[in-house]
Formats: sequence, C-alpha cells, structure tokens
Amino acid sequence: MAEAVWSVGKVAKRCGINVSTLHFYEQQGLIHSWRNAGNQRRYKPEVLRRISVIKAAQKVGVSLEEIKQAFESLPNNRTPTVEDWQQLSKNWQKMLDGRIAYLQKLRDNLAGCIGCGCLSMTRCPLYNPDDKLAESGSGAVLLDQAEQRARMDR
Amino acid sequence: MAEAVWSVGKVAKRCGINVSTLHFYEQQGLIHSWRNAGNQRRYKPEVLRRISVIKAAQKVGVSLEEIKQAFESLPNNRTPTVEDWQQLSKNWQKMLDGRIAYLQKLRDNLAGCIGCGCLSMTRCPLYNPDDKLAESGSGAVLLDQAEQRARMDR
DNA sequence: GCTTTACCTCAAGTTAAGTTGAGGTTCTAT
DNA sequence: ATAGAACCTCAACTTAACTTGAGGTAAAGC
Repeated sequence: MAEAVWSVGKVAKRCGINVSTLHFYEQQGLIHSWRNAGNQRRYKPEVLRRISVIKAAQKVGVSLEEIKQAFESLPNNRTPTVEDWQQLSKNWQKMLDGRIAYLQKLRDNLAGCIGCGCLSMTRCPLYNPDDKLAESGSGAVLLDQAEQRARMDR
Repeated sequence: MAEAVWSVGKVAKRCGINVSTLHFYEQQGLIHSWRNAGNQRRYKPEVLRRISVIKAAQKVGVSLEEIKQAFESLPNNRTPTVEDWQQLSKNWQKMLDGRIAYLQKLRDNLAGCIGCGCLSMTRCPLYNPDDKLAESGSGAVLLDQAEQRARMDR
C-alpha cells in the first residue's frame, strides 16, 4: 500500500517534474503542504491528483491561472471528495469540448482555405483578424464573419 | 481591387495586430518585406496570408518556432503558389488531427478518471507523467502506458 | 559518528512572445 | 511649406512558467 505522506522528492519523482516546480506551484497556490519537525515539506497523496490535472490541463493550453481558478472550487479545509473532483471534471469537459470544436472547425476551414489561392481579403475566413470561434461555439462562424466583413468592405 | 503593396500600418490594422508585432515577426524570419526610398517597410499581400496562418496556429498552441519551420517549406525566392500553400495545409491538417485526437482522449479519460476517486497510482491514466499521446496518435495510449507502469511498479 | 543525499530559502536567470519608449526621419494632407 | 501622422532603430521592459545557484540545514545509510 502507498504511504499516506509524501516528501517533495518522492512527489517530484513520481510526477516526473522537478522539486523546484513543486516549490513554484506551492508558491502559486496550486498545491499545498505542511512541514515536518525539520521544516521539510510533506504532502497528502491528493497532491498527485492535483499535479496530474495541472499537467493534463497545461498540455491543452490552459494557463496556471485558469487552473488555479478551477482549483478554487475544491475545498481547502478538507481533502476533496469524489464529488468535488467530479464537479471540476464536468467543467473541464465543457472546456475540452469547446477546444475540440474549435480545432475541428479550424482544420476544416484550413482545408478549404489555406490552399485555395483566393487571396480575397474580404472573403477568406483565414483573414478574419478577430474571430471568436472558441467562445461562440456553434455553426459556421468563420464563414459568417467572412460574410460580415464582405458587407463592411463595400 | 486591392493594392499590390502594403505599408506596415495597413497590414497591422488589417490583421488586428501591432506594428511592433510585425517588426518582431520579421526579425524572427516569419515574414518578409522590402524598403521604399524612405526606408519604410513594404509588403506583398502574401504577408496577410502568412499572418493569418501564424495567428490560427498560435490559437491551437503551435509555437512560432514550429510555424517558422513549417514556413521553411515555402519558397523564399518567389511568391508561394497555391500548391505551396496546399502542401503546408496538408501538414497542418495532420497536426490538427493529432491534437484533436489528443483532446478527445483526454476528455474521455478525464470523465472516467478525475472523478473516480481511485487514487491508484499504478492504474490511473492521469498519473502517468510522460504520456506521449500527441505524438503516438492512435489507440488507447493512456491505458497502455498505465499498464506498463503497473508492471514496472511491481 | 560521519558522509552523502535530500531538503530549505531567497535571489537571479531563462525562454517565448511580444510591448514600450526614446530619439529621430518620412509621408501626407491642408 | 508645414503640421501631424506614420514610420524608423535600438534598448529595455513585461508576463508566464519555470530553472539555477548560493549558502546552509536535515535525514538516511553504513
């Protein structure tokens, strides 16, 4: 069975990150520890889950700041329960769905667009400087905005 | 019809970016210009396409370095043809497909994982420190790696 | 008991991707 | 022909996310 208390070095090794990164995350309020008699950091196994989530999130481009905010929904007075984590998971899924949708649209538009040779500033979705795809969420947004631009340019 | 030559300010405005960013991109070798008699930058309309691609790529987390490498497949002695851009588009699509696959796996694993409460270091995909999902591309990679870890841990 | 390894703090350095500012020149519009 | 907008260079600053290093303490192994 796993021990209930982890040292900074153990956590670092298990997670494949540097000790300095753990110091840093703690300083940023992303993880927490207490100290032993000799002033060394001690962790609950819970920290491993947090770090996993941090790393997973970073891979998809979420900033530490956003991660921190997500973690604020977790209780800091007690160890998060399954339900606490499930709630966070739900929120993340929405975000992930959004990102997936964005990527898919981008891929599909690139196919028709990047190689089309049209060079029409007013029509080509790619030239749209301020598309809000990630937020807007549904439909042929790129094309809609291209239409709007075409109208404006007249 | 659009003029064949653009000033730095026009490009910046059209693309919704700062003039300083154009200077920066040029310095990084991502875009090119020539100078007029008064030493001011002049651009071919082609630059708009480049910037659109840069911006689109950045949104999905591609670094300028990677973008630069992708651009190196474009000819620098002549204006890129439709075929040149189509080739780049193809490469990007592979990359985008990879990222989409990664996000989908992540989302699905989060669903089963983040809220499961298992805390089993050896089994939980999320604890896998060095997953190479993005590169490996296919199959139940997360789970495979969790298996490997379980074996190693014995 | 002693040595080696792990840990501590705090300050400074690093990389990416820009931004800001000073000091000076060129365009453009009236 | 002149004012104001746009442009130029170069250096320094900014933010995120860490890393490195110095100088010192604690813990673990033999």
